[in-house]
Amino acid sequence: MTTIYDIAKKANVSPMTVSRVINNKGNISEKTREKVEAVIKELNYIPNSAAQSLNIKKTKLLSLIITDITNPFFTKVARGAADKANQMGYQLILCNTDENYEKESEYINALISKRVDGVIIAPTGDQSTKNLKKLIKNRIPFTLIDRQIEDVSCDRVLGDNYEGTKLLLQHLIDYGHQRIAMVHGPLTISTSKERYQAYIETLKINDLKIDPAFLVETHYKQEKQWNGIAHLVNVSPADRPTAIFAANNFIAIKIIKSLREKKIKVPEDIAVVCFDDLELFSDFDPFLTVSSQPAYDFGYLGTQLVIERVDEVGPADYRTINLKPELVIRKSSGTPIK
Amino acid sequence: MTTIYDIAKKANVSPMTVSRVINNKGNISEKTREKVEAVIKELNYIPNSAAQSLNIKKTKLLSLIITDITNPFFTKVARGAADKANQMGYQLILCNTDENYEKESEYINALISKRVDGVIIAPTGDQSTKNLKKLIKNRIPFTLIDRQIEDVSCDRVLGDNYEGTKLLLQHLIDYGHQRIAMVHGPLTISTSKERYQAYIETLKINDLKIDPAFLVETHYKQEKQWNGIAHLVNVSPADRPTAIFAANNFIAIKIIKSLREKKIKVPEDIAVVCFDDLELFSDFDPFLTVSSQPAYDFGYLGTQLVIERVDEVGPADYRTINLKPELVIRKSSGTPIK
DNA sequence: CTGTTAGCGCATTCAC
DNA sequence: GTGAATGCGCTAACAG
Repeated sequence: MTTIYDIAKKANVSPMTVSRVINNKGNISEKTREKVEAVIKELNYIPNSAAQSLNIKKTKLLSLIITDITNPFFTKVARGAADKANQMGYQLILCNTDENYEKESEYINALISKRVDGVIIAPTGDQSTKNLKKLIKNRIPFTLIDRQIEDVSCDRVLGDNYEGTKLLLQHLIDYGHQRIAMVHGPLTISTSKERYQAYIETLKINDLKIDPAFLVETHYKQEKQWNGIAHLVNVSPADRPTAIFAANNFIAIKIIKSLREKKIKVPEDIAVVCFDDLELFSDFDPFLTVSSQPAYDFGYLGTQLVIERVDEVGPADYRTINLKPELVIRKSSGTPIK
Repeated sequence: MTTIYDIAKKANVSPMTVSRVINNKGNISEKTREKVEAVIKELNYIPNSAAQSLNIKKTKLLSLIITDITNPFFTKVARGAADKANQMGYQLILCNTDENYEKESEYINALISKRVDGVIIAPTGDQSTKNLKKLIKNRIPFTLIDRQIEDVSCDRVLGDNYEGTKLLLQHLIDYGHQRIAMVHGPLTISTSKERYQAYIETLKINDLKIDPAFLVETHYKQEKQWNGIAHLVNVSPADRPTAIFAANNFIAIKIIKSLREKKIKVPEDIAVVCFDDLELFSDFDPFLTVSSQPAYDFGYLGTQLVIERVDEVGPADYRTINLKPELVIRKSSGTPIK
């Protein structure tokens, strides 16, 4: 491996001079700069960033911690983060936690060891506070995206789960639905919790009764077999909900599959709506009615905010950016009842 | 930041001893090990991997270079790579090239500077040879995935584009289609080229005439507006193809959108088939007839192969793993004609 | 404008 | 079983 010493020797200068031209620092005569640059090109020299990092204490490494890149929402988040990172000269380490706190902890340790400059994280849940504190202790700035964790000093890019839920439910109610079930994720995740609370609230405001049997909990993961809504539909049609609100797109898919297997038609027999779009899909078959979030921006802005912290150019006070959801009405919510 | 010196001082041992317990190397008495470990835990010490890398010349960093994580095929590839990397104790740097050679080159330079231990790459095209040579010169092992580049010393995980194409076309021909158009990507990309050649061959074998007007070239990227098949459909129905073979899933989506806008029904008016599945989608609406590839395995196996090179446990000869496509017949190819 | 000295945090190679 | 010296490749702080 060639080093600045090799370059220095061949260019008849000191290693320091080489370092200076590499980093464009200090004053160097045009002549020596050209000479050094020629040798660098000739020897295909590329600086060892481990050695650089050891000195300057910056790695130009960022990490994106999400639960699953395979979830279309996070796929877009990742694209946004990767774009901003690239644009700013950073490399992005991808971490999938699978909603698993232990995995998240392992990643956090590895990232601290790597001395990444910053982290963009959608935490696995409320327990993550511990991991975030660890980042703070190690002076690694991070921005929280999508999922809220209270009482942590950091920037945030969050959605509006109340608004998104209300939009969806009000739409169903306006269509005449009175029996609306909800399938939500674990209440240790802020998005689940907020959507859950918004559901309760919206139903109350509309004087609809809240039936505990219509609230089913599942998780935010993909799986082949799922029978979460069995008790919702294995009853006489009159006792079934007329609409189901899925707390995210994965859940919606599971629900629609379940319904199809039981020969229940969407939206004719039961309407289905959900949080987060499946853009690629909706693009060629506008089917699902959703509260769509600007997923790309979560990643892009989240990354921008950390980089500002890394560069210490951000404002003293931590910021929270709120990204608005948009109601997209398509086929799955059917038509007004009666 | 705490270092081995801090640990050493507090534990009353030499820095070297600390290093030894961290790396589980050499002989250490149980007593001192415990003592050191206690201090490490107490001070929340985590080794600086930049310093480690500088010595051992390994970074435990891998990189996945793909064209676009947003393409469902690559999303799965990324998941496979991330899983294997995590499982083996590596971190994964994600790079999106957007089919752009310059971007790819920049990434390659950055990764060499970072001294990543290995790279898993789906190259942008034939020009990428230069970038791959650069990796070789820097002794960074890599495995080529999905896209073939000739005459480069490396492991490969490739699909079978001939087989996948034939499966799809034979299926259409068996259904009675004689006028089959193909929309393919740039012929500088091996997958495009192979699918293109397989198209020509399969048509010939079946004594079907090859109409140049039925061969349209586009690229492998997403876009909002696209009018690539205008000349295919803006003619009298009798002159139109009865089926279209899309060289990948992005293209298929663009085609189906185009057709829908022109009120042409799939598959009633024109059948559409493509390479690569859209699993999430197909899962709840089995619509597209495809040649499905085990995307996850491209990433998983690709990563496994590089790690074997990094660890120098692979066989002397470079390997090529061929992953078989599977024909999945769904609605978009319609029913037998007449 | 350029070179010298020192040290980043750790592991390797020898001693003991 | 443990420690001391040395260097990985580079840059910061100085000197000239």
